[in-house]
Amino acid sequence: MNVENTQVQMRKGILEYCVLHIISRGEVYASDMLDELTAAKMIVVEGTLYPLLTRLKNAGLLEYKWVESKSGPPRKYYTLTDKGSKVLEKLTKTWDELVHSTQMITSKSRTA
Amino acid sequence: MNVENTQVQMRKGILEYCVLHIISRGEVYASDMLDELTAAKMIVVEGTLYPLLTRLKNAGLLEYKWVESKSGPPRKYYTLTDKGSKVLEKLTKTWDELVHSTQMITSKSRTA
DNA sequence: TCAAGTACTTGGCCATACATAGTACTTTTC
DNA sequence: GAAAAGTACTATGTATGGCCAAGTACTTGA
Repeated sequence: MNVENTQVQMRKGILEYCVLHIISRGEVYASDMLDELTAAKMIVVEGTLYPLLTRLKNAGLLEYKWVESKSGPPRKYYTLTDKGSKVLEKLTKTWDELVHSTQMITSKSRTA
Repeated sequence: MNVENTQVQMRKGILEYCVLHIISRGEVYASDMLDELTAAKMIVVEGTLYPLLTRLKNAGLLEYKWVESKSGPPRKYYTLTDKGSKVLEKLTKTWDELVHSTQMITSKSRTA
């Protein structure tokens, strides 16, 4: 058990929330998302993002269409389904509550 | 795949951070922690908390001593070790960064 | 003595993040 | 036009932590 491990664990679920949010703002493909996530210092590697997108698609939260590219192979452009929007709403609420709860605990100072 | 699942995943690691913080504020035993976590709406069950405490103790982040109770079996009162304090510091930083990163992404509004 | 309450333990299940290797197509370079 | 480099996506296996559920052990009260 080490700190790096906990840091990895902390991302779980949150990444899914962030990805849904990014897609909710307009059509994007995987590299777009990687760029934005990296810019926000939420470092993610391909091997994490692609399986996540596949999961979300299989769960009916995402759709995609192939779009030809001028430089390289065609790309999958993702959009949110209605179901995806509803899930995003719930996750937003969950995340807000989680942040609030954590704040409640960590803002208390030593009593002893 | 369902929302509940993601909600569970979101807790990962964060719980550990919260528990370390609670212990950092003074000696407590498991039921104390459960009460505080519940009060903050960070619902946790015994089967999650006890193994977590054992993990943290085995990792050298916590110590405990048995204390007799007036109503029931003796209790394990936990305190943080030096190592535990250092880990808590790092996790605080990680959590703050994670919240910040998530905020960067989710505060953007639709561009399309 | 036996039921109820409190505190802690244990084993198994599941989902996600990550590492790593691989496929497929396009453009560039010689 | 064949090899090399680049881009986009796929597949497999590992590790970890939260949760469920059942169980142990001690104390108190009827």
